[in-house]
Amino acid sequence: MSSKKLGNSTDDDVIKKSKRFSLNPSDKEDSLSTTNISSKSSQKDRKDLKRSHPKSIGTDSSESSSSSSDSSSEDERSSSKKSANHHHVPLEPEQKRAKNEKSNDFDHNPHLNPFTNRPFSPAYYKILEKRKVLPAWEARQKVVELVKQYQVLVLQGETGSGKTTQVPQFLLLAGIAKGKAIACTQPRRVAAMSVAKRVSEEMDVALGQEVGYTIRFEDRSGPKTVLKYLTDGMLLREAMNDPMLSRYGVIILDEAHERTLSTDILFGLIKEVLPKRKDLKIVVMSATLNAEKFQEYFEGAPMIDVPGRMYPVEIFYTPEPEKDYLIAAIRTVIQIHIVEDEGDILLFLTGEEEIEQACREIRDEVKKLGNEVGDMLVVPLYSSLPPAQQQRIFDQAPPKNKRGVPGRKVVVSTNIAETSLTIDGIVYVIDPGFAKNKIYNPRLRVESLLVSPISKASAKQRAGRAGRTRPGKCFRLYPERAFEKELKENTYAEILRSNLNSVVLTLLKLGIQDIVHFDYMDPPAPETLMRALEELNYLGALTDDGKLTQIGMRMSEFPLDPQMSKVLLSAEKLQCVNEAVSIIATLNVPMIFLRPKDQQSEADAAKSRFAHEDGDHLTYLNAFNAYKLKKESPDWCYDHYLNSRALKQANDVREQLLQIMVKIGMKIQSKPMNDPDYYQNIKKAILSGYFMQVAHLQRAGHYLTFRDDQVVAIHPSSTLDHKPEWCMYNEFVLTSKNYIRTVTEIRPDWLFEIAPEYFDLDEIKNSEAKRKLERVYKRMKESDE
DNA sequence: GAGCACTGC
Repeated sequence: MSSKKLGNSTDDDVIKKSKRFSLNPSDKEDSLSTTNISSKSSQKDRKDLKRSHPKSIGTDSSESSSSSSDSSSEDERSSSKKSANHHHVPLEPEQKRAKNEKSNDFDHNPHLNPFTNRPFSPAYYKILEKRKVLPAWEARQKVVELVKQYQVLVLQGETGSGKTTQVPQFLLLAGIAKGKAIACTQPRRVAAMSVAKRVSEEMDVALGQEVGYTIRFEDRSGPKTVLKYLTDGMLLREAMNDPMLSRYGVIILDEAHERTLSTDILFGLIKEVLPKRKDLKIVVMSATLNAEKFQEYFEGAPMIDVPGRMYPVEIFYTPEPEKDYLIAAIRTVIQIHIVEDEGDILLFLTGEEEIEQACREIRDEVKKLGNEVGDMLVVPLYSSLPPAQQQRIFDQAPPKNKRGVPGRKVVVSTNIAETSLTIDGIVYVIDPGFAKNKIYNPRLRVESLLVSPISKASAKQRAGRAGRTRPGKCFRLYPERAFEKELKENTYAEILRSNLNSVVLTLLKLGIQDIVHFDYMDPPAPETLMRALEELNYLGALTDDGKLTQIGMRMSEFPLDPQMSKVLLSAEKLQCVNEAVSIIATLNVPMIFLRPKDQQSEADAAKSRFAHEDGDHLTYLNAFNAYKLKKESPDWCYDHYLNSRALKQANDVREQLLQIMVKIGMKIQSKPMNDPDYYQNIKKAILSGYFMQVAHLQRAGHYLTFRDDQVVAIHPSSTLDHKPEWCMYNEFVLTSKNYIRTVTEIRPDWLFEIAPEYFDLDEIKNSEAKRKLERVYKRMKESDE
């Protein structure tokens, strides 16, 4: 039985070896051989190793068998958790479970599909056999019992447990939702789509009928839908119109350990809803990493543990820290290629540039080795890569070369391969221990990306990528003591690393009054919340005592940053709705202008044909309008160095925004292009959202951001051909320098017209910009008289 | 005169 090979391993169970390997090529013999591996023998590890005993999964699927379950490992599992939380409920031994199987067996009529009242198709039975060998299947009775008994259940189970597809079905067939629907949230669109499709097949129903999904721009669900997969952001949107989540009887928050902004808000919202909706059941599903935290948060929630199904992964560390992880990583790729058996390699790096450089160097190194070694296919992977090139990660490794040495594929990837994309056939993972992470500086109100060490959870996730199809190896390019002592347990939740303007607006719209004392699973810094309240107040979304205004209510309808929503609202009065919505749409998609490295000057020339002298926002508008005029032609885009995928996406966003505007009763109106105020009004509309992002040109020749006094330069990608004295910007980017990106000229007198409270001269400390504004203000008053 | 981890509404 093939499944005998499988170990029930958790992320903790990846076989930990403290065998050191050196990155010095001269002693490769010693370095990568797997002999003399000393396994750690700490208390915890022994426990883990015991738990990871391969257990025959195949026999477990037959209902009566209990012989295969290793009672000592069951004991171990329950005792290891008992100390952490007495609410933990271990899986009962098989025999006990079999007795009460009948009492609430939902599978009582095995030949008739309860949803369609038609006999099941042959395909159904075929899939059913596969479902029965999933680790989650074993837990179905227990899951149903616990959900009946408790309002919240925490379920931990890793990759391969089948929890995402099976648990919702168990609850559905057990009738727990009591006529209401079951929602299962996913952090990613593709997951919601593909899981829904799979489950509809498993249930022998048509996708979009009883089982469906809802993601942005695509709703495949209907009145008959009783099980719906949706993105967490989508459920949050639904909650804004229905804060009691009244259409659902069960809500399953899947991949909760990822702690996205949306799931974190949903946690808090659900915790408030639970006492008011005694009939509502919640299942929080997480990888093992921090499930206990959810248990603590939902006081009294029991936890159930579903084993995953992964092959063991051996972990190797370097004896000493590496000075240059890029060089070390490339050397490790080459060593694996020379020394190790067949099997593809996944190398984690931090960003596009680094990845492209590594790919080049790996190819060069392999070329130098000649046909002593097998051929190598080196493939980069990062999100901004066009889909066709992303597909190359699924190409087969090259065949044996002339000397009969097998080829190998190396994927050099960002974090995208950690969770979002799964590549089968990976046997070796190289983990330098770094990733780019978003951080937020509330004082400067700037989000930026910083290369920083990953967390233990992340390192374990990366290692797991080597054990999907057979036993694998993970090479960590740092010492074991660094893993133990220096890496944080988990990556900080996104809510702790983000600008919270949108979050605060959402919470208020959900009816949560006290933003500061809201029950966050991880409370954000008070300064970040204060900043958000302050900015929303300046935007007119909040009253001085923090209540949502009419403007704020309307702003919350848009799936946009509050500043952008404000632009759209102002555009109505300024009669430039069509233009504003096009600009906002293009700012919400990946860069619409392409700039391939080998054709930079051609690309720049193409871009300059769309340039507007007043600034980048209007350049975007020109490009978008031209795209529409050319009937959205991808060929035309290609010829003009435009990203047709991004423009198509912008068009979709634009349509969605227009729909919302119509829904909230806005008039979709624009002045004709020849109106003297045409461009001025567009710029004023943008400024009404972005007056807090204004920079002033100093006499010394550089720009200072207004109020924050940061020295900034206009980003070289700007199409502005002069340095306007006053400008607004869409983005502050911290890279080699402080740059402001997407910049448009403004007139200083507009500041008083559009945001008099923010530009109250009595409140502003003395500066060159203030003195300028004082003069402008004086002149305005004089001309008024 | 240059660089963008990754999701999501």
